[in-house]
Amino acid sequence: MDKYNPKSIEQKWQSYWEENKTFSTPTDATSENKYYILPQLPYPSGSGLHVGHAEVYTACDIYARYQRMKGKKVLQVFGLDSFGLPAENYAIKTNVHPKETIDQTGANFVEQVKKLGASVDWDRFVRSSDPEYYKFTQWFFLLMYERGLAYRKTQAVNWCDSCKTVLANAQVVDGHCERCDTVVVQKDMEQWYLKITDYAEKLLEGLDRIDWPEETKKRQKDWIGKSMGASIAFDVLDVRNTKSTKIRNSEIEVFTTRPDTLFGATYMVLAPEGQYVQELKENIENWEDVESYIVATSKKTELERQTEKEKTGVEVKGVKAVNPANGEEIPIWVADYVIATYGTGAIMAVPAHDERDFEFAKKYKLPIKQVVESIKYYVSINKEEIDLNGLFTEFSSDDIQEFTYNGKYTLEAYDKNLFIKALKKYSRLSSISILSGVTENIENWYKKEEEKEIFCYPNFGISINSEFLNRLTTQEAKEKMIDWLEEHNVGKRKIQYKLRDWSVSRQRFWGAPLPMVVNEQLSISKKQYVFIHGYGGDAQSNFFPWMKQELEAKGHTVVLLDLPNTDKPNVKEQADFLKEKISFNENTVIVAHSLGGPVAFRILENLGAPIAKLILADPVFRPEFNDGERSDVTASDSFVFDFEKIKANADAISIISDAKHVTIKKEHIDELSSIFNARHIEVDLSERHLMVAEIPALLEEALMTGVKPVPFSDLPVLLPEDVDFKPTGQSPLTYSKTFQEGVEEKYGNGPSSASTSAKASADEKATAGTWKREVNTLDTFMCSSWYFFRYLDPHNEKEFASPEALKTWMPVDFYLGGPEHVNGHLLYSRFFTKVLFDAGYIDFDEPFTVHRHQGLILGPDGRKMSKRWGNVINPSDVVDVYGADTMRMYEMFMGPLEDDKPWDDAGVRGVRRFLDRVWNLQDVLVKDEEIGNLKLEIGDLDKETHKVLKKVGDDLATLNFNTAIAKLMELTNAFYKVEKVPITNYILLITMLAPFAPHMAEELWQLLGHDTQLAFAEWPQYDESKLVSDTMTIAVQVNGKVRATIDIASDASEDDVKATAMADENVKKWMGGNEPKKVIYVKGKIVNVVV
RNA sequence: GCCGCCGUGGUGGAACUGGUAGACACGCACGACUCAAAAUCGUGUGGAGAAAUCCGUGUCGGUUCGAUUCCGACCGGCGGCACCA
Repeated sequence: MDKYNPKSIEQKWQSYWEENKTFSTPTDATSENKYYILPQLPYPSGSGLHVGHAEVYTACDIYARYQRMKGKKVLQVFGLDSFGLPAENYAIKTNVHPKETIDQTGANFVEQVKKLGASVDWDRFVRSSDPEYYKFTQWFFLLMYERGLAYRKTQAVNWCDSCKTVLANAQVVDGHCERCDTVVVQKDMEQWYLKITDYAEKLLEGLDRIDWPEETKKRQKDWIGKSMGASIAFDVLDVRNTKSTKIRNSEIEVFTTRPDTLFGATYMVLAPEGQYVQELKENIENWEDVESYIVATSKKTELERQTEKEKTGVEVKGVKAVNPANGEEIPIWVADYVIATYGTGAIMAVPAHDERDFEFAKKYKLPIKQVVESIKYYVSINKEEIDLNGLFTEFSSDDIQEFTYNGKYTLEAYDKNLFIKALKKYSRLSSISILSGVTENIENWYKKEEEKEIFCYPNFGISINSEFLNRLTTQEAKEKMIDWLEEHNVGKRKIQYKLRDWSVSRQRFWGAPLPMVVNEQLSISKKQYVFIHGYGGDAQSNFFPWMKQELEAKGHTVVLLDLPNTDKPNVKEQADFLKEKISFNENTVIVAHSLGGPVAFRILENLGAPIAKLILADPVFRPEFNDGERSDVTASDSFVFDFEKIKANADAISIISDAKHVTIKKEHIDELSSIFNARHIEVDLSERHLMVAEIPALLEEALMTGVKPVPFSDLPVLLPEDVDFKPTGQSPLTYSKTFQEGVEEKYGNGPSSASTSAKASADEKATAGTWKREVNTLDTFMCSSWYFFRYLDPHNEKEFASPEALKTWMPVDFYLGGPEHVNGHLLYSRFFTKVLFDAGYIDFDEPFTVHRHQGLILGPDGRKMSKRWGNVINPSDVVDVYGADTMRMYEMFMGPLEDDKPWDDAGVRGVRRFLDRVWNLQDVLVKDEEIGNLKLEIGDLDKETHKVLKKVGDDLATLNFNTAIAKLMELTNAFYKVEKVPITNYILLITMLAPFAPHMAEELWQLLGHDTQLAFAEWPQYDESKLVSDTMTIAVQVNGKVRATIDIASDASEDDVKATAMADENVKKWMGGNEPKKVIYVKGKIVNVVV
């Protein structure tokens, strides 16, 4: 027998696997027998694979190999997240093109993964920086855009001045850039966003249906940050003169989770950067003070605002707010403890019941009014079950009080320990549940009560000084107040989320180009908005007056006319009417509602030049239609349109179908009649979304002009080669000479320079009116949000993946990745999946059924591995010295997969020693027929083998690799205790070893004469009959302390066991001649004698 | 500050739904082999004690025949969020 030589064995099998494509994905997989194992997508860093990567690929591979042996059709693939900053930063330093860098580091990465013996289907390898891949990253962006989930907006963004790029909230760590640690500043910039906030509720709800670590789910929940409460409108008064007057159209809306405390709202605070301060500017007496405060605040970095604890603010003089509950006039302040981006950027301050408000009120001597009284502990109980004699003499009535609440006899106390003491002493009930940490769940309280337990309900409040809310619990008061607000039209129930929209544009080179063309001139120029109302409507109906006001406030012109014959509409007549009155030009945006849709189409059918945009709001496209109240109204028109002309005459066409969602379907506009079945959208007719006055999504859509998507047929928008990487804050693509070539011919000329607004600079004028490619690139998180779909069908040029592949393989059965991605990648992937689901591409809406995190592997010194500490372990070095099988097994043996654990070189040697021992057992193998008089020992070995087989199988299924390996070591040790080892047992050992140490196991398998692949051998079934033994060992306790163990027949009766136990000398001794009071027997485990 | 997780030998870690705490491995000690060392193999190894035995799962208390496991308070470590109204 040769010595165990991992190097040659591993090389041999790795080439064999590669040449024979051993692990190519089975073609006979079905949605029932498939198993999709997904290791996280790595960025191929220049320093190569680190031990953490190795942990992920090894764990996934072990699991994949195990599932294969269990008969599953396994999909295990590898790819690279190859777009991103490091390669670009390296390019800036060395002028090596990122593509070259990635080719090299990526190849190195793949090489290293192969050396670990990963059983991956390499034909499905993908890189996110390849055009074939990012074509679909761009497609996903277009999908988002089509569905009204992508928009462009100028707002303050997180800016890293070192990376010269915008960062998503998830990329900001402690106010610093995640990558380079520079302090993040806020900067106003025009950026593209994805409306992930629209999916807040769905993202929250789906968490209940997936098997993920609880804390991960919780972190996502917290990040989404759902709060339920109310929005409340406060009137604003101008009090500069002695007679206060209500400022017209000026209400301040606040969000609160505690509407029950409205009576305690004694002042109001506005965020310095919020909208309200600017709106009130005219009425503010001390504008100079206020303004200087605003300026001072804006100069602070995010970090400063976080660290400064002391609250500051300035009173806004000349205006007062009116508390709608009691009509009190309360002062208005500006303070930076209120943030502009959450809620409405304004709060009602209730200093008595909010710590921050309290602190602020104390500092500025503002009134504090208590409106909630805290009741510490309540118990509601049947009076008969408690013997009250003595209760009120032993405890003072200040400590414990009795009263009737909701018809129940109730005790109330402010001190919990005292309360429990009293309950115990005077209660006749044996069990007392004290529920803690639960607040305001009064239903629960009642429920428990019915179960006749004494139930203690801690810590809830009762409203006081609040008129109609008095004596109500907080929960009840909240409800009642919301009802009251809605009744009086001053507020309504509202759900607020912390989650913000995801900014996806980056001013960097090495990413997928954003597949849009933009016309900056058109986007900033003032527009002429033409509103077209529907059947039976007029200029005052629906959302029109509101939207007119909003648009005019922004300096646009709005044309809003009453159409002729609105009760007996003739589409052509109305279209001609409008064409005669209005000059439609490249700055026109048409917003058409209902039957206005066909009217707009008739207008567009013959125009000389295209308009900027057409927005169809819940359009109707058939002669006879039903609006829910009046039926079978006939609009006289053929409803046959020249769609080609219409499309040519509008640079963008959007359809908004309900109050929230905009669908942009210029490409598919001719499907309109079938899509909508020519009726109003099938919303619940009691809730006609588009009839409401305010539709923020519609306004947003109307304001977004000068952008249009690159059609799918033109994808991919290729990243140009001729760029300068120098970070200037401008996108590097700006400097490419080739990037904009042919764009104008393809996507058209915009408005002529005649319509150029006065604001445009000379530079802008020079390029005014042209459509250009968007020069920003997409956040790399967009690439990694869908890669698990691409693996299913990586060479498909038409679709991101075929429906058949999706149906067969998704969702992912097991996903392993780091906890650092919880509120980034993992959330985004779920978002993408849900959008695909809503768009009808897939029939599931959660991508990863089971998800786990690997723990961090620390350096031998217990610190995080880092060049700085010089404690970095390179997995390739370990593989070179000890072999991949040792590396794999050691990493799995270190501890639980999800725990952080330090590296230990001696531990690696221990694992190698184990493998050597397994290998060396070849010398003592004996064929079954030669066992002879070794029988007895072999019998025990056989039992041991099957016990281990069961345990290892269980552990593999539950990912407890460390204990599985421990068992394999135990079995090997057992083999060393006997003279000869039967081949059958040895084969079972190496079969169990196959997922962990595949090279060695495969080699031994072959050496033992097999001509099949162990990798595809069936996972052996343990022999149930060998698990039972004739005798069992029972521990015997006397008064809870182990005094003896007895061996007894496994089928002994309880009485036999007890008798034998008590007959034991030592047990007798400890019983001291006393009669047992009680003898407890737990079957097969323990006897406890109580004396 | 709020929320979550965790605390077991010299070390990494075992212990199923409360049932013989410390599996397995490292380290250490002793022994075998060797001229010697390494490697390998064997024995021992939670602490105290000569032993019987006692004490031991962060600390204190509780529930239980019995607690690493359940409950309460506290201490310590790690992670998340951070003026989110």
